[in-house]
Parts: sequence; structure tokens; C-alpha cells
Amino acid sequence: MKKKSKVTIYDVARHSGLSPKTVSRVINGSDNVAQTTREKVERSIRHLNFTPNLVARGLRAEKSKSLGIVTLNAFHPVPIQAMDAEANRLDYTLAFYSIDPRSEDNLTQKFNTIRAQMIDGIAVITPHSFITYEQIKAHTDGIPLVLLNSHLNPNIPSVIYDQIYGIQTVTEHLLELGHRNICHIAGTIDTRIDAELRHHAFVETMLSHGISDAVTVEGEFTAQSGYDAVGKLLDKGVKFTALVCVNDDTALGAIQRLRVEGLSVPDDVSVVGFDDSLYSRFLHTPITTIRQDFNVLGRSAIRYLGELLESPNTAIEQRILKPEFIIRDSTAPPPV
Amino acid sequence: MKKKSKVTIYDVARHSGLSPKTVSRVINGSDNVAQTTREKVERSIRHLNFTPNLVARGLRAEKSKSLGIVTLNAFHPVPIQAMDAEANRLDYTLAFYSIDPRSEDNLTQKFNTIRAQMIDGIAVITPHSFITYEQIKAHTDGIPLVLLNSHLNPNIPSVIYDQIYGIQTVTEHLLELGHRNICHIAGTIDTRIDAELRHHAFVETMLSHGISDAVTVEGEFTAQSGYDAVGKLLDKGVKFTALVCVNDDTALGAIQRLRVEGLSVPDDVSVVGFDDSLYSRFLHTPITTIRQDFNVLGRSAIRYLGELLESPNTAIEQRILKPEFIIRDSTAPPPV
DNA sequence: AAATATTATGACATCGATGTCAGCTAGTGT
DNA sequence: ACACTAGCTGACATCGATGTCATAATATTT
Repeated sequence: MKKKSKVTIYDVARHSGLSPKTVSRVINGSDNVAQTTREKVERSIRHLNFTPNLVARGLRAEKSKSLGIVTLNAFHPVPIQAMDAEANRLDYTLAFYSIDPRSEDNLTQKFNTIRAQMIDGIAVITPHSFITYEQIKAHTDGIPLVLLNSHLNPNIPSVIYDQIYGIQTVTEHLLELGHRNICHIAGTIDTRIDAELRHHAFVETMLSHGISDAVTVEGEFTAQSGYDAVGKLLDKGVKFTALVCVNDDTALGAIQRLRVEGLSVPDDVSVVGFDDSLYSRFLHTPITTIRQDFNVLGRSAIRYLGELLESPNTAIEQRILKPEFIIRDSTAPPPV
Repeated sequence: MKKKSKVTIYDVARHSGLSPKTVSRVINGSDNVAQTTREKVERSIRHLNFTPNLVARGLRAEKSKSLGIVTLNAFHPVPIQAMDAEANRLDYTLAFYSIDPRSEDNLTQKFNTIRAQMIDGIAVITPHSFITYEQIKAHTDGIPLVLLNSHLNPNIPSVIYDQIYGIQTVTEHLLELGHRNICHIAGTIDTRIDAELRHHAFVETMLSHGISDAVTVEGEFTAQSGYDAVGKLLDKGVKFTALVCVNDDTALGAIQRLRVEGLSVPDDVSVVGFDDSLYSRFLHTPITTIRQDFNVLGRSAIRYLGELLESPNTAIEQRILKPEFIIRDSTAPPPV
């Protein structure tokens, strides 16, 4: 049986015959403690199996030593394990909050909680265009803040993969192969920033090659929506020899639909994805894609947050990660 | 500009001309407060935009109103958003901890932190056989605890999908189709409980049909390991017409390797998976599988934890969810 | 040896909310 | 009119750790 009663600094003080303040000094590695005293206290700590109460310490210090991870219910992957590992390295723990971005109330309420819990720093996974940096910032009361895969804006503290570079690369890859009739199966452009960025990059790249009538169908980042989008394109009689998909899930669904419709990938239609999902290289037709590693993204965000906490004059900037282009079997020259 | 200084119950008291204690009563909806007083306080609260400090409250109440989600670095999906939603419903927030199950030190240290943060309840995602319920319990100091997809044992508080039923079902499905030479591509049997359970269920089911020489190859839950496992089977010259894979990722890799080796699924070899991963139904050959919904699992765990917190005499039991069998195209009778 | 500097320790207050308990006001009963 | 409730409010202590500041113990200087 364990003792239920918690061991406090007072118990340690009593046991070692010293004052609570001295015990506190030992815990915190303060200089002005005699060697013999320190040892006595350490013995008592070990003997009583004492762990300082972080809530009490938090109240006094006005900081909790934990970081908040906020997501916006957007089906964007949350690399929580990687973020936790990095946070631990900086001596922080993690608290998690999921916010409904459509509810201003929910936003206010959650950030009230975050402040009330004295969370020291916040990482927001925000590929969600309902919410701007300013809106979030208005709620944080000065708590350091880093956004993940958010708006493209050099003046907001964030870590992002270069979406524009990614889509530009795959689109140009298709153009170089000789494709001219390229369609884009997008994500929810009006609500997701990454979808918007990728869509814009697609249109621009096509324009820069003199193609102004490229067709876009909006999906929602899922395999099902990719499947349906191809159906829509075919129904409308759109002519295409290549598809740029907003992510691998969408590409997966698109490829499946093409197959159902009797079209071969890549012989009849080339397809590119985005993300390099875990399954992508093991498919019947491995997908040509752009790899972004969400673990790296998460770690970078926490690291940045750590810098902001340590030195408040750390530059506010956008840290841009370059995704990697991976050519597989789903792309080929268009049929002759 | 916002005021940086935090608003406390004392500020509200001063502003409303009442005592902090009365403000506290209003916040907590206490009975004995005059209507006019209550309104005065509420006005002040709104005017000052006051939010009670949860750290202070936690210290006093000796509870944090947050639940700890613990994972063991085992690549098991963490349905953190679903768990958060359920926790919020019960008026709790979430803290996240990732533990290296091979390090006893890490285990001790993390649970010290959990106790030091006055976490009220813990959900452990533990398909990891390094760690038993007893080991964890020894660290929790009586904090309510629920395990997810853990050991099969009616006396530990946990929520699990019935792994045995699942593998039994898919194996019998293959047997009914006429297969006799069925191999199992397992997970890491020595370190993952779910792998062990599934392996055991496979062997038992085969035995109950009079087959005692069924071959098992150990993988590690990944597509790559499924890919490699098929290679090993072929190298060893093992004869098989069907594969039971520990999960869909493994099945995906296995199917890919079969294709590379010139074997067709399901004409030459039938393959079943487990989990019903998001991609499984969109593959070239959609996978026959067993669906377990991790969101449901996570929500159930939090709900159970909530019951344990509310009434400490809630039964300690194993809550078993039945997974759903889904037949797709990767299984067929064996070749004649 | 006296004066001064340095090191080591503890008493007390504080962080913000709330439990305990006492006191005050108004209302009821006789 | 007096005693007695019931309802409302506040003073004070408390949760556990630590900052402030005073003081005791020791070392250093002259």
C-alpha cells in the first residue's frame, strides 16, 4: 500500500530538521547551500520520495511549464508524440486543446482556459482560413505563439512547409512531361489555407506556361472526395491527361475512380499527390508526390516556441521548410 | 493593447464592493447569495473580463480538472481529438505524455510529473507488453486509470476491441473459402500485446480446424515489414494461398510484394488485414478487413474514466467493443 | 582582536481561490 | 417585545512552493 497523503516540502523540512526554504533551495540547485545541508536534504527527499508539486510552483511562479497544442478540428494530422518529445527536451509538458473554428465562443472559452491554466506557450495547427493570426493573438494575452502550416506571411511566427514550391514543382513536372490538359483536385479552398495556397500555386504555374483555362474541382482532402471529383470531371466532359491532387488521400481516390472508369494511370492519366502518406509508395501504382514530414514540422514549431520563451526578443518570422519531390510511377508522358 | 496584469477574484471583489469569498460563491453557483449581490458580482466579472485562475483553484482543490493521456511510443494511433471532445463534455482538459516503455526511469519520472500536476485521471494507450497494469498502477497513487487496447483481463479497467474475435473471424472466413495453407504476418509479438493476442487467436483458430503447422512470420505493423515478410515466406519456400496480416498497413505491403513477385490477389493469394485504415477501401484491390474505430475506443475510455471519477465505486472491468468484419476484394477461394 | 565581507539559513509574505466559522441582518413565532 | 431561525456575508486560514529580507554563522582582512 502507498501512502495516500502527498509529501510536501514541509515534510522534507521536518524530516531533515531544516526550513522549507532551504529545501526549496536544494530542489532548485541554488548556490548558497552548505554541502552537508544539501546532502541531508537530498537524503530526506529520497527517503520520503518527495516530488515538488507543480501546481503550487506554477501558482507562485505564474507559469506552468507546459505548452498548449491547439488544433482546429481540421483533419490535419497532429504530430503530438514528436511535439511532446521536443517539449520534454525543453523541460515542458503538453496540454491539448481542440477548437471549433466556426464558433467564436468556443475560441474565446478555450483561450480563457489556456490562460487560466497559465500555459506558457501555444502552438496552433491552423491551416484554417476562418481564423487569422490576429484573431488568435487577440486572445493570447501575450503568451508566445507559433502557428503551423498557416498563412503565408513573413510577419507571423510560424513554421510551414512551402506549399507553393511543392505544387509548382509537381505541376512543372507534369508540364515537362508534355501534359497540357491538367486539372486540379483541390481541398476546401474557402476554409483551408493550405488548399488555397496550393490552388493558387497551381493556377499561377499553369498561367506562367500560357495555360489560362485549367480546370479545378474542389474536394475535401479525402479519398472519397478525390473519387467523386474525377466523376465530376468526367461528367462535365472535361478533357485531361493529368491531375494535380491536393494530397495523397485525394490522389488515391482519384486513381481508384479512374480505374473504375477504365482509365489507366499513368498511361491514360498521370496523377500527382501531396504529403507522401505512409501508404503512397506501396500502392499498385505508387504515387508521385511531395513529401512533408509532419513530425519535423511539429518539432520545429516547439523548438521555435522554446526560443521565444527563452529570449522574448527572438525574431518573429516564418520558418519555411522545403518539401521533397518524389517521383514514382503515377506520372508519365501523356498518351500520343 | 490588452492589460497584461491578470484579473483576480480580489479585483472583482474590490470592483463590486464585496468580499472575495462572495465572488467565489457566485462563480461556483452557491445557493446562499442574494439575487442583487449575484448580479452585482456578475456585472463586475463581465466588466473586468475575469476568468478564475485554474492553477490556484487546482492547488486549493487538490485537483486539476485535467486528464492525462499516456502513450508508450508504440506507433499506435492516438485519437486525441476525439478524446478531447469527450473530456470537454465532462468538463476536463487534456494533458499528453509519451513514455518510453523500455525505460523504468522514464516511467517513474513521467508519472511523478503526472502526480505533481495533480492530474485527475489517466488513460494509457498500452498495447505494449513491457508494461503491465500493476506496474502502471504502482505509480499512479490511486489516480483513476483506464487502459486502451491492453491485456485481456477482466479485472483491469480498460476499453478494448476484441482482437481475438477479429482474427478468429477473418481466419474462419478464409477457411470457409477453402484455404488450408494460411500464413500469419504478425506484429512484434514479444513487445505488443495486440500482436500477441492476434497471433494467439490465429493459431487457435487454425488448430480448431485441425491445422497445426500454420506458419507465422513476425513483422512490425508497417507496410515495409509486410513487404519483407512475404519475401521471407517465398524464400523459405512456404506454400500458402492466404495471408492473415496483423493490420492493413502490413497487408498493403504484403499485397505489393505479391504483385512484384507476379502473384495476383485474390486469384493466387487471398489477403486479409485488420483496422480498416482510411485507404483500405480505395486500393486497387480493396482489403477484406476488421474495422476498429479508434475514435470510438478513445471516447469510450474517457467516458469510463469520467465514471470512475464521478463515482469511485464504479466497477473495475474490461469494456469490450466488437469490431466489424468487412469483406472486400482481397479474398476469394484458393486457386484450383 | 576588531572590523568587515561572505556564506548559510530561516521567518514571513505571497501567488489566487476556497473551506471554515463567526457574525450580522431580517424574518418568524409566541 | 424577546428569542430564535434562516439567510447572507466576510475575516481568516489554507493549499505548496518560493521571493524578500533579516539574521546568524563563518571567513577574510587589517
